[in-house]
Amino acid sequence: MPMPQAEGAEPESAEARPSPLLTDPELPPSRSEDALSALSPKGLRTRQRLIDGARRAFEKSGSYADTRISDIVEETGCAYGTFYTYFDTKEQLFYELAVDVANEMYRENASRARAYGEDLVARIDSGLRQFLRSYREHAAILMIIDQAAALYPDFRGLRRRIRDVFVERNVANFERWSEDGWFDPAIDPVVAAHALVSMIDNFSYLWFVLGEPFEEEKALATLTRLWTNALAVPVTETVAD
Amino acid sequence: MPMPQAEGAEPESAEARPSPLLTDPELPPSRSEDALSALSPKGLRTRQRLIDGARRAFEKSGSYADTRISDIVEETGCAYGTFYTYFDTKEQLFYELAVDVANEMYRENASRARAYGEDLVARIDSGLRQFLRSYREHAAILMIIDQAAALYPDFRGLRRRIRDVFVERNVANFERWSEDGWFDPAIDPVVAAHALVSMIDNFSYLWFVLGEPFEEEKALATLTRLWTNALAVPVTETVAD
Amino acid sequence: MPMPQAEGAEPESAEARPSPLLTDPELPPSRSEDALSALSPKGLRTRQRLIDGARRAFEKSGSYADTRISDIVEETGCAYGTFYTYFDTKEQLFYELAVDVANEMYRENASRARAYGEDLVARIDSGLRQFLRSYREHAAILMIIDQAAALYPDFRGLRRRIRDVFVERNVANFERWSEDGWFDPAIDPVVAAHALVSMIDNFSYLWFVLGEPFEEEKALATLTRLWTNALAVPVTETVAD
Amino acid sequence: MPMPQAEGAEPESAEARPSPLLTDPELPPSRSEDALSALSPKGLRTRQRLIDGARRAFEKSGSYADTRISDIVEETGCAYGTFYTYFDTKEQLFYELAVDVANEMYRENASRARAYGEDLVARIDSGLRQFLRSYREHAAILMIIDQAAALYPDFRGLRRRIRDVFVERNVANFERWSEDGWFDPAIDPVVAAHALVSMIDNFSYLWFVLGEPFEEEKALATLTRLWTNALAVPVTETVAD
DNA sequence: GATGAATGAGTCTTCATTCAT
DNA sequence: CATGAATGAAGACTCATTCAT
Repeated sequence: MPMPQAEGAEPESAEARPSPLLTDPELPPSRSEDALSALSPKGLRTRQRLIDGARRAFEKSGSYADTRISDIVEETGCAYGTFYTYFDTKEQLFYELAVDVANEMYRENASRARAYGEDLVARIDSGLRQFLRSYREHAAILMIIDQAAALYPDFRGLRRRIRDVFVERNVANFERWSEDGWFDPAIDPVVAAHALVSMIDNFSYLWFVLGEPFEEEKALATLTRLWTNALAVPVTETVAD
Repeated sequence: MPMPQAEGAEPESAEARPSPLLTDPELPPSRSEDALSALSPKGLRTRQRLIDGARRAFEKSGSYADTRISDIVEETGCAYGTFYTYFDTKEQLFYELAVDVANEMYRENASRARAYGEDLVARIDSGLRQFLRSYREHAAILMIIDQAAALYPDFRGLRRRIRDVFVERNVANFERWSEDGWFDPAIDPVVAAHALVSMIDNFSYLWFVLGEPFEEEKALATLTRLWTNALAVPVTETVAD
Repeated sequence: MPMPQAEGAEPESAEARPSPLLTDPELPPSRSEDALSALSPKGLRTRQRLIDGARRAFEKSGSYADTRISDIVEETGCAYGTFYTYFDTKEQLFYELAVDVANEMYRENASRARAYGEDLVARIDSGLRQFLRSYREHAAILMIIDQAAALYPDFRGLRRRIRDVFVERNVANFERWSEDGWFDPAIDPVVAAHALVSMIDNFSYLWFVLGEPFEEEKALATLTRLWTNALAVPVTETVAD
Repeated sequence: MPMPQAEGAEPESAEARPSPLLTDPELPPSRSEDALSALSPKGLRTRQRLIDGARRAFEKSGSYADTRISDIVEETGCAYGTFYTYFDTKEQLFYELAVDVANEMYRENASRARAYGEDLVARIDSGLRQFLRSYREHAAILMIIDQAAALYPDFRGLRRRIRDVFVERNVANFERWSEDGWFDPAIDPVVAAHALVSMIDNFSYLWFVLGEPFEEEKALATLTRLWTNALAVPVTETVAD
């Protein structure tokens, strides 16, 4: 599952360049760009309606296996056969949907302009806040991506790559800090990035999927504190990017 | 998924008293003790063979949904109908299996003799080591418990209760430290316990299920450091229980 | 089971108005007209082929319980899944088949042109003849309707309603005769109608299903005589409708 | 289904001689007398307990097919295997039960002493009353015998033989009356006996199984009247056996 | 004799996918 | 392109009957 970055140093806007997730050459069942551009505008629209209908259908049922093609076409309002005009299998459709969701989370967590002058703690706090908001929004689909990851090896790659977007940002930051001598030398930046992403990711799962009740502000404050403590971030310091 | 405790002050051995997981009266689909004791010794043995066979079958297929009753009975070496002599559904059998696994992890992480005089960091380190060992051992089934939790709301309760065993130990420790004034007052003990359990739990998932490669000692050292940093544990101090 | 009427004064032809059996709003498991009209012509054709195939399959096996879905689709010449495109259960299909048969018998026994000027005895005789012919024709299915009625309370209502079509005609006649003073006052018209319908119905069962051998003309003559005697019909009288 | 006799001239008590139903050499799956007498007293008792338990189980479920061996042994309070110590198949057990019920009805309708001096109408009335009482008592099992008759040809023979007991008594009476010149020569005694038995049999079915509501005294009076009218019994006459 | 665990053939039912119109 | 009827492989579940103890 996707993950927060302590600092989202993203000079280019996410919209400006094609998302790395969708176009990754490793992703196997996704339609090639060629095949997509061969579709008429109407065809493209129908295709998108199917993806949107599928998202609603998956969210309703809460289960990859229990969402039938018939649920999807019913939700979309098109005929049974239309599904197979645009997708070869349920897996393929879900893959595209998952990539869409991954990109949405990516954008939600990356594209906002940072207020310069914020101190590191404030940024970490705002990054966590955004990630949790994002997770809550997409919890239903994220859960299903996890199901699919368990079911199909293909989805495990996607699952890891979704995480990695968030992990890598943190790794980049940690390494920069490391070079600057701010970073606890007993901590490996890559392991730490993974572990902290795990913390927030799984905490969100607990909160938004399993339904463990938490008080929002108390949870946020504690998570921020754990994160900054863990990294031994110099709390009083203000950083300019 | 289950989780490490920073300090497992368990005066009674876990073996001495029945695990609280199995006997929780809230667990819904589990056979009542009465129904179990109505079975003959041979019946009990066959029943256990089915649970064991199911575990192997689930581990082989790696998927809750894709493990068929026929796989289970084949692995067990009994007839199709025998399954239905002891269980009504795959869910019911799996529930018992999950409870078994939870109890095993509980014991593995509770029963080890503590070296008195160890300092806190050493204990946290050893707790994490044990948990990761335990997780690796049971990774295949833990993954499937997660799938089942995603699929069936009934299993979400079990999933949370498995975690809670580990969470509660940490909460108890944190609150004790808190009273003793060692604990960062900006950290809520319950949220922190959940968050740190999430960190290790999900990191284990990443490592042992998704297969992200980590170097063992580097990972362990970093996790311990993150954990102790996060809680602002007074590193140099040595604690006598 | 359906039954003869001593006198079927039916001014409108049975074909002119829809049979009351099919459209009875009380009939529970029957497809609503809406659902039917939602089907394409091809769909309706397949649906009817299934009903017809089911009739042959039921007639062959002679047993409701022993006629498998697979027998029905084999007889119909379609795939297993096609059955479930149109019906949820064997009961639902059978219900429609039973209603069809009931309507056929209704028509066979209602639509024949009455010879005006025939005397009452001749009419009773011709009514019985027609009913027995009809019963013999449908004996196999009628037997299975009885089985289904024994098996499922839902079918008992249908069973009674099929009878009632015949019973009610007789009740109407009996009450008219009663008003005219021709009728034995010791006889209750409703009980009598039911009893005489029972006589012919069950006699037909004995003859055509259980295979008790009877000589046709002797049986007919006796049944007519029993019927007219029972009601103390004034034999010599001629009635004009 | 069994049937009333207008007059039960049975000089010997039914208990005095073995019932003709049980010992009929045509009945195929019934245990031979030898096999029965080879059983110990305890064995015989267990066997009878199974038959009684089966009767309760069949009456509860109301269906031959839906009454499982497990229901029968549960109702009986014995082990699964015990059933097969005494019976080869469910069919065989039910056959014995059916024969038992048939004999009970036979006795209930035959063994009562007739009040001499009663007139014919009073006797017919009392015969019908007794039959309806009897049918009501055994309605549940009679219905299931019908189901079995539809399912297994073996049971059709039994079904007809049960009827025949009642039919034959009537035939005997009718022929006697015929010889005495009291009988309508247009009526065939055999057909008439079958038809009237059908009338009462099926009327009982309608009343007690399908649940058509009738007022007891009105129904009785009408049935008696139909029966006597049908045969043109000389109402005022008093007969001495 | 009694017991009840074990057996597995027989059916029902679902649903992803194909294909004729 | 769109349609939706047809397909049939896959899997769950039942229950009469057998058999070792």
